[in-house]
Amino acid sequence: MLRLHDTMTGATRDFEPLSPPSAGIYVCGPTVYGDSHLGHAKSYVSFDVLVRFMRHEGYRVRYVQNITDVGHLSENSETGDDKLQRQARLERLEPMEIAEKYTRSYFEDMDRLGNLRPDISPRASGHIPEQIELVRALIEKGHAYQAGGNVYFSVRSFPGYGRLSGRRPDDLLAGARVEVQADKRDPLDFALRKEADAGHILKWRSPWGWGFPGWHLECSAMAMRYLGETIDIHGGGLENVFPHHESETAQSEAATGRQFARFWLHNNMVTIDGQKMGKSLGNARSLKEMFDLYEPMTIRLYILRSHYRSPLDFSDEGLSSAASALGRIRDLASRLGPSDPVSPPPDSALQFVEEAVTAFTGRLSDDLDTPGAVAVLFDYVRKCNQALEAGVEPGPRAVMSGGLSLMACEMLGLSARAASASSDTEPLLLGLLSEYRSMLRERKLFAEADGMRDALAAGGYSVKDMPGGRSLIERISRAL
RNA sequence: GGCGGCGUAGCCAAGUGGUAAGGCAGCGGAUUGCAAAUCCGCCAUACAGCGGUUCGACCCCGCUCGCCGCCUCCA
Repeated sequence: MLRLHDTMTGATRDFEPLSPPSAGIYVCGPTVYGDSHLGHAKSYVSFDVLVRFMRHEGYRVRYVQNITDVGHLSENSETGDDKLQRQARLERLEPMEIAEKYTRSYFEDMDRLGNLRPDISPRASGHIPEQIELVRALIEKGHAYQAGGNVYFSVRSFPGYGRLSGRRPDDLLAGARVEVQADKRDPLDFALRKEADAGHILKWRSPWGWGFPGWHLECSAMAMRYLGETIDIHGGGLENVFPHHESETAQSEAATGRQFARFWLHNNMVTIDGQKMGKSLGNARSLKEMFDLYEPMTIRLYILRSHYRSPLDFSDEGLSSAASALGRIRDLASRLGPSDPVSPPPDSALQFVEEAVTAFTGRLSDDLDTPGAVAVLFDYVRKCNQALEAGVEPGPRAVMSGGLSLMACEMLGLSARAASASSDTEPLLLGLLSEYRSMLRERKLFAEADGMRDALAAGGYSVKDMPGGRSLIERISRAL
């Protein structure tokens, strides 16, 4: 039984979808006005493993992750700086070109990290009618009001406001740093849609004039459009609990009268060398930068070695450690060779394969304890190596390989293979070099063989002499 | 000021009311022409500190200290 920590109740509870075996997941996607960074990686890798695991457990998952391509104003901004529009000015492109460019960049990075594509990646700009409809419904029910061209959600009209983030509306005023918009009836009210001024490019026609939707609205509209009024799991970053998710759930439930999300999952933040990573702090590391230093799978494993609800600090030491650990998995994969599905005969010496898988899924069931699961995986790696040392037949070896593939590849999403060849002819050339080295060693021309190994190492290739006289030459991708 | 989280070996990081998974690094050994990989052994009387509950707590409660997040756009 999968158990998940729900922010709304603060408890870790058994997960039960509204209508099993279907399960709907909505995860807040990126605002596409820049390259993705480490924070995106942590968040989306975590939810990717959740989706993979749920599918393995037999759920029919529909994974929806929005693309925010509507440049929301910050709520009370006087400057009218729309993130997309500002970036468009900088790059001398149309705002929609910016959105397209960084949407592609985002998917490219996520693909490299091994994340499965969401089943639906709805664009906010493509769901303006749904958002307008939601605003209209909220006005009708008395939860929203028009003020000129703006429409605000009336926080006091919804008694549940504050439950998700554990805040009381009365407390919010005390420490609030926000300036109060003059046309709000209550300082706590938030915008459902805003009137666009003349300079605003991204705007749409609505019953209240030309404007654009409020920040929280798109998620409500798209989540309900594709997953129904009650969704099973809503995920996102911890920093979005308030005000984004608080407002999102309030406006959704106010509109439908139903529970919006059965489980709220929030992943913790990324720090770099102990410091908060933030765009405003200037220490945000883009994934494209990181991929030059560490291969994507190293970053993926590093992320999975910590829990999604714990903060994750990126450091060179940690990433190097993950690179070594990944190598251990890969070395085993190449020792084991092709795989068969996991089904060792009972009472066989391969009992440990199923035991490992059981322990592994047990860890993931416990609120996605990926560090625990990774620990099980490495226990398994050692056991496989022990078996290999003792000598195993191809059949059992394929079963062990199947176990590795199930845990490491299918569920954790780590691709077992090293970096792909840099050219079509590389494998051929490496094969020839390997034969050549074997021949040199056979003739005891060690100086020549070692010189060859040194030269290859300098060029970024590892040479391992396998039992039986063969040599394995592989390209190493690692830190510069 | 309000709300929340965290503090486990050199580094990273799980975990259970009954005496500490795993990874990396390190050390010793096996194997190897030498390596690499792999295997074996070693590596926290200790889980921030101080009290309390308990037969017994790292895990429950209280306090203290330290770090961090949110309350403003951010995964």
